[in-house]
Amino acid sequence: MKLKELAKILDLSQTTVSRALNGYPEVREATRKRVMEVALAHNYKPDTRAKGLATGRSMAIGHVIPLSTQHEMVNPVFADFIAGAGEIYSSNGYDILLSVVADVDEENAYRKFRSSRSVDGVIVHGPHADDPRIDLLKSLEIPFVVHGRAGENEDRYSWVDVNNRHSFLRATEFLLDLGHRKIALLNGLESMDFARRRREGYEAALLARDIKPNPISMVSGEMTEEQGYRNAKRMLAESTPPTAFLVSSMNMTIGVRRAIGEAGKTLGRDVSVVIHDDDISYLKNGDDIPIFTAARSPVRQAGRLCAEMLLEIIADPDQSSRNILLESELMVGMSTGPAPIKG
Amino acid sequence: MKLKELAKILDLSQTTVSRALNGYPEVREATRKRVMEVALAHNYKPDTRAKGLATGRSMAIGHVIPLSTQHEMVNPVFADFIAGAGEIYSSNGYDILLSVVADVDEENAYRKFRSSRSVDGVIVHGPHADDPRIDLLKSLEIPFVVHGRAGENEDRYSWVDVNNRHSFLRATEFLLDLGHRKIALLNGLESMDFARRRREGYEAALLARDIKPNPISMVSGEMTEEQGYRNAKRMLAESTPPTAFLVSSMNMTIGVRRAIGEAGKTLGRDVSVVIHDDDISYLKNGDDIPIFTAARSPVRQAGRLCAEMLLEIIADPDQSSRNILLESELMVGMSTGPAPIKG
DNA sequence: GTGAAAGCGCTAACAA
DNA sequence: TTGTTAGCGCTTTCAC
Repeated sequence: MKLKELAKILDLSQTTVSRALNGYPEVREATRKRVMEVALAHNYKPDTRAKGLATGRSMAIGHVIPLSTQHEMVNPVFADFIAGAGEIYSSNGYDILLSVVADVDEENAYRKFRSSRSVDGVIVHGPHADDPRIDLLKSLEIPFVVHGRAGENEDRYSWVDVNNRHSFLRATEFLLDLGHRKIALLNGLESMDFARRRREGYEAALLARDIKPNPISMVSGEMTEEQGYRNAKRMLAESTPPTAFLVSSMNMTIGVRRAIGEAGKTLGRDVSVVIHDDDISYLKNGDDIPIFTAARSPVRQAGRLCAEMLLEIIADPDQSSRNILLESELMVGMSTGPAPIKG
Repeated sequence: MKLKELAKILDLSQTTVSRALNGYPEVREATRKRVMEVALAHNYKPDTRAKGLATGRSMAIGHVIPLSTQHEMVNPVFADFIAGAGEIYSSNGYDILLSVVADVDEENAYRKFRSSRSVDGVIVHGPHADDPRIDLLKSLEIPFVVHGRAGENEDRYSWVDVNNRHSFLRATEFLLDLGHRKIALLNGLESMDFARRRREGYEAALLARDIKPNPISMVSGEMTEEQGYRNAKRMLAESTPPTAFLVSSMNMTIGVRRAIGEAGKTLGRDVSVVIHDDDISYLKNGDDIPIFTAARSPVRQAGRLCAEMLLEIIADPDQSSRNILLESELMVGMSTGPAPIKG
């Protein structure tokens, strides 16, 4: 069913039908009602391409997924972010255009978005310090919002971020309050903005209690199960092993728990693990069972907020940059039963 | 830069430039070379919408992500699948059009794909037995490939699936060979095709050794950490608790490991866990450390194969349905050290 | 309040 | 081998 046919059925011009469907005011209400009904009855949907060509808008938001040639790992928060953003997009008639590219080609993907006019805006994922994509997108004049921040120049662009520094500060304080003195940090790659902020929060909490951060207890790397396992195993084999782990991702935590399990017998006592990851959150319920509550996921919420912000920017590109800093929950998981060590 | 401008610069007609760029044979090589160079120099990329409108193809593949109103969980294999499929798409000039919808609206999403002509084909994720989407897509005449299978009518459509039955049969045999006699199965929802096949494999392996599957040791439900934790905890509290767990997803495994850890002291011995999930694979290296090798992920490979198959179907819609059955690796992870129980 | 016609940027008959 | 011309399905001036 195309507009022309619909117009013929209604014995109206294409123009009037189009106007009726798109909510233009100059259409008589009776006409509009009739048009709407017939359109619905025939399940008429305008051709996206034709509409885009005529309006200059594509009603799609671009997301670039860079596949690292190094480690072949997909950003684990991506699925949840998309779920949140997708809610907002779809209720506003937008689709998501995904471009999967080798990380070295990422800039090219944005250029292509621009020259092929296939998206109305983009979301930038996983920013590094001084991420070059920001200047690129500005020069291409593509509306964009960053999920996270890219270093200290925070006023130059719009972003939505979690307060990683504060979260890790609180998580570290939590463990300190339980009596832990040797707390290991298993962090993501420090080239990523969020990882640096997390470390700063961790260090600040230790320093506030006159504990000097120990490089041996701090690791920055790929957030995989393997890294979690290897590093936790190594740390637990030290002469004075950590009594608690602060871990930056769920994947790593799986490995950490394995290492703790294996070391459990020789260790002769329990070890605390605090996961601090954006993509899940725990809540204690009455049964003292941690519950996986994806609904409360900060990442999904970040996705929603990014999407809302981007659509507003697209509607009014001249507004100044905006930003949102989210506080995330503290997520606590014990490895082998409640294992706080007092004093 | 648009075709018209490019043609003017080159002092050629739009047609010739278009033909040169699209590899039509009737263009003189010298001309083509000249066109290519100038196009590159001006970073010319055709407008996707205009091209689509003229050719009738959108150069995009649709993926629908249903967000369950019930449990708000994103299909965990989705990210990896997209990574694999995306490789194929992008090297063939295709993009991914993502539509995030409430699960009850999923059929509508396909109808919209059709009537708005925004995709050239779709991939169906997470099929149920007798999934209604298959008949819908057939009636809409949208080319599609199913990731997984939808019950027994396997010749009616094209699919790529992992041999879930055989995988779980092997995994169960593996545990039986180690001497385990009480093996718990923590499975996904049985409305999902893959979960049913997995259970069948598990049961077949037990029955082959004259062990009657015990309903108390079998659970089918959401594949979340919470479910893994709850069910493992319950089972471990039984009078004769399982000595091994066969778990259907990574998320659940995290919960299972927690439960085993907590029960460890009272249990007084180790428990084996075998994860069998498509989205990860373990390989033992020299150090006897399981390695997370996303590169070898069956899901990513399935994504590639689905994409290849779909592009071939789009190119030649009249071919009969094809299918691929993948064998997946056996993935073994021990919970608290190597814990096989002999005899 | 409605319609005719031009045009968005491209491709593909048909001509030359 | 190249060019002319007519669409693809929609929106949007401009005229009525």
